[in-house]
Amino acid sequence: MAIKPNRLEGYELLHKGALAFAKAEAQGMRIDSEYCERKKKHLTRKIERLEKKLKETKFYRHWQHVMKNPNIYSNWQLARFLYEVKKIKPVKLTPSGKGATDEEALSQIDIPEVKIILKLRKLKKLRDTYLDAFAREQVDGKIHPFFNLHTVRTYRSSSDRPNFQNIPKRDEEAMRICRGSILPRKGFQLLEVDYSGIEVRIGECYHKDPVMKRYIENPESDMHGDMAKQIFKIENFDKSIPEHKYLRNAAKNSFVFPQFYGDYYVNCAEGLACKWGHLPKSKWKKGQGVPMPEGFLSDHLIKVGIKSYSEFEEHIKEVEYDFWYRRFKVYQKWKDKLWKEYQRKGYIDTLTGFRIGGLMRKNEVINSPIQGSAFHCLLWSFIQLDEISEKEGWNTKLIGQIHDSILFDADPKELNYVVPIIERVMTEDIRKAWDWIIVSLEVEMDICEPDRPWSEKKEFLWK
DNA sequence: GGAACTCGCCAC
DNA sequence: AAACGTGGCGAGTTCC
Repeated sequence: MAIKPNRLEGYELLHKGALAFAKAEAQGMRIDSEYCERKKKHLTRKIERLEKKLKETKFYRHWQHVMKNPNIYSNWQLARFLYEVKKIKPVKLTPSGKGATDEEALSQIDIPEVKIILKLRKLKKLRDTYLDAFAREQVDGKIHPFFNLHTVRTYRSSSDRPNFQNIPKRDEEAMRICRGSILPRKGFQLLEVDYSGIEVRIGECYHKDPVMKRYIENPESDMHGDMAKQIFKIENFDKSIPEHKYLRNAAKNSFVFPQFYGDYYVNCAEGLACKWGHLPKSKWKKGQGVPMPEGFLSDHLIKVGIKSYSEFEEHIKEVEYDFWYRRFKVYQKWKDKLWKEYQRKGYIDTLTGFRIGGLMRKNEVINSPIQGSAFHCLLWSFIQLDEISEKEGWNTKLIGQIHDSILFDADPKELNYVVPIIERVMTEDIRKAWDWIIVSLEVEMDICEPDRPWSEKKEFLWK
């Protein structure tokens, strides 16, 4: 049967969504203002110490000598100084063709002062982008981040003033500093509920690839493990071995996800070998790269017949071909079909009732419906839970959302009651409302102790 | 003196 | 043939 999205439904989803988000915005989230100020002062002291240290160096005196208004935070000056004055060869260029000064480029320059600049950037980012914004935006000890539904081409959401959707998480130190300032109401606790792998699952509703369906539904299967096995040619792959687990992560982050976003083997090979494998872009010698259960990555790859970077890149080219034309060939056919359809009609329709038009590249065409509809699952659940909480008079409130997760300011006394409802709405009710969802849905929960900040969230095993 | 731009970097 | 999707925001620079 042909897909017949109901665009009135899409229209209503945004209307109801805007109202539910407005209520969360009004509710707001508590900020530990004293903590913010303390951390800001602490960061400022650290920044001043490092600036002083930098300014006492020969490196800086040279910089001062050649620049009119020397400013260590000017990337324009930094690029001129490193790449023109000191004649260092830039390892990478910006989109406009100038020598890049991002972390990846600078970390390859072996000058201690450059390391100080990188450290300073990180500290300033935390202070000026996050803590300052929280302090600036807070009203009576609460911030009220906005959640927008009208700004994103794919009909996802965005957030601003302050942006609640990009608060540090992966860097442990940055996470603790920034998320440490976000609190529940007094006596309450923060509860975060995430859809697991929602984009992959909603992707399945579009392309209906049977191999992908098995990966989604069979808990024994492991796509990232299978790809690690193939990419690094590991016969007896076992993700309980730490070195194998590391390479599985490499496969996931430098091959599988980028491939789904439309990247290609040249970039993937570089990420896998250099960034994750710590191998050089040349012929490999014994004892190079990250450790393996026996020896090092280069030892292993040489043994299985990949003796240099160029041979590895060629291998990844074959893995990519296999990935799309054998493993996920139905997915590949869908991509081609959608691209042709867009070229013919000038727009695409999504399963949640939206028409996306305008000039798009192939990767945008393929990503838009999946990204948008995956978010709409979250939006639908957000609306339902807001309605139920209102009708039943919950003290537990919805206070924010990050594309595939909802943040609750939860009443400890209500947890036993609301948690099963949250799970039911997000995984069962939604499938009754939208029968085009042909895969199972799952949620994961994290929770903080009462009165504890967001930085302390722990896995919540409620069942 | 503000708008618009580039660059870098945080999230999903 | 070409080659990573979606945002917000701060700082510096350039344009008008």
